[in-house]
Amino acid sequence: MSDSSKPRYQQLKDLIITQISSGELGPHDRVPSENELVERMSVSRMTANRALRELTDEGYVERVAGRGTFVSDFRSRSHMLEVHNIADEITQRRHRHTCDVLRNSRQHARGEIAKALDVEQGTDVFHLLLVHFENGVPIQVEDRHVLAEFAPGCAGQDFRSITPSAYLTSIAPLQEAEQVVRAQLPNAAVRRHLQMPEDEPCLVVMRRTWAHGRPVTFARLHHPGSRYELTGHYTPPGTSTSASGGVVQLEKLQR
Amino acid sequence: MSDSSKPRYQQLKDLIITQISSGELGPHDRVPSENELVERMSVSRMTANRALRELTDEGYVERVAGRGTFVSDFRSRSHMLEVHNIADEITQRRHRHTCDVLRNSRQHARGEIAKALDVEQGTDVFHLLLVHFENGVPIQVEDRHVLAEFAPGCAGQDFRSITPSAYLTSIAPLQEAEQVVRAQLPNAAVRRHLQMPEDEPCLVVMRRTWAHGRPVTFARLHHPGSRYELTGHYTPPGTSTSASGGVVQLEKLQR
DNA sequence: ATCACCAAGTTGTATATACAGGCTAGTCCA
DNA sequence: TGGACTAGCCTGTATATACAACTTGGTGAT
Repeated sequence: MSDSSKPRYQQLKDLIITQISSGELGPHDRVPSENELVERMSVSRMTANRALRELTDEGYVERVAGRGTFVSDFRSRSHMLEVHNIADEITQRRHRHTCDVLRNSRQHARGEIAKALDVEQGTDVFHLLLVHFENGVPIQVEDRHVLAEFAPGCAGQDFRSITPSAYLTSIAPLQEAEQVVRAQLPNAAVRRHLQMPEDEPCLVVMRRTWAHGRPVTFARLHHPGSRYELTGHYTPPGTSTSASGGVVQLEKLQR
Repeated sequence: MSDSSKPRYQQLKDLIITQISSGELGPHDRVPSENELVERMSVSRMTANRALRELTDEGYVERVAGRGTFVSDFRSRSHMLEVHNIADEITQRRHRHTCDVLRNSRQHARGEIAKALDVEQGTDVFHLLLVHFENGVPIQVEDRHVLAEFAPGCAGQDFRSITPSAYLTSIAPLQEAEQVVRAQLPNAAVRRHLQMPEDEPCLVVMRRTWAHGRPVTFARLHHPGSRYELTGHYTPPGTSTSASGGVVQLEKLQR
């Protein structure tokens, strides 16, 4: 971790990031001050300052002149930013998440699915169908296909306690995802699962996720239009917080 | 602009950003070196270094040790990323953009609008109603309110040639935007403007935009669900390009 | 008890200095 | 002519130092 080929300020950053992500330092905990880092890590104050300042820009910590540096709780939000795990979003709202598993079967990919996963027709995949509830109200139908080769353990997995997305990220880190958002009327089955009135549209998110350099799962997520919305925040390139071009962050998903 | 209350490094940044956005410095142009800034601006090299380094982090410039600092051409892409100007998106697809202006009137803000713009009930606003066409097919109904104080020239503006969003960004740069995406059935008027069948839902984007530190415009954008979708791309925090947490970029809007 | 004040610690900024390493153009030598 | 080398500029990093502004907690006077 503390690669001596890296610059000193980066080593300091890595050290603190490690402590934060390991939970050793939790939100609102105090981070060593610049002067403490000077003494304990044998660096100059400017180097400690740069490390802490960049951690601030990147949202890891917040600094208050006169008081100190504290672990930001934005990181957890940032994890929640993960559009991937609806269970986390719900529990973070202090609501109750439950889930029905309607299907968990091994199949041969064909048509649209094979194309989305970029594999031959007939390749082994798992087909998952789940309904997610927030405080007992159905909020998402998750219709997901996963490459069997990538996640052979799917068959024996109880997806009521660990959502598919959590399970998949535990196998390999997410590399990249591509998603499409649409407004669509649901078919009868989805409408029944979401307990929606006849003429209510769905907000549909289709997401394709990469790991090991190739697409490994394709999910179609239906949400009831009257109970769900996507909210985002746009920051132009130049502004204070670090930026990677004009960007819309999907922050929370609720209603 | 060069507010002397701002820190010196920020003044340097502002100076260079101004030159870039005014076109005085174009992509691949050379930016003054640290030593040139030291001499011409009477700052220490570390201050010049910080200014240029932060501009690098923010994507304005690229630096090559031994050669110099050069304006990045990522800015142009970043402008395309702008989710704001549907005319640009359409022409970028080499399609034909046209536009009907159904309304351009001065009103008193009330209810939801006053609340969204964070002003007193009765404050003067312009109410714009436009329909945008792609190759003659209606693709967006733009229902927008603008603070009259911010854009007094709205009344005389011909929004067929310059879209409201282009006009507004010409008045003052966009600072921040907040948006919500929903799936909703349109009312009769919107359905007629978009020439949609009876039971087709809309993808609705509601966007509030800040300039000079306060919200100046609120737009409700209706798109026909069968002809429009949002696509995005997700890159996890750790990967190559600078990162500000998990982020979904809204790239293009089409279908 | 309350208020005013001050000292210590913290961040924020700015400067001067130093050395390492990358890149380029020009020079010098064969 | 061609190739090796070097001087000079550039960025990247690191240190020591300094002053300003903010926050907190304690001290002392009222």
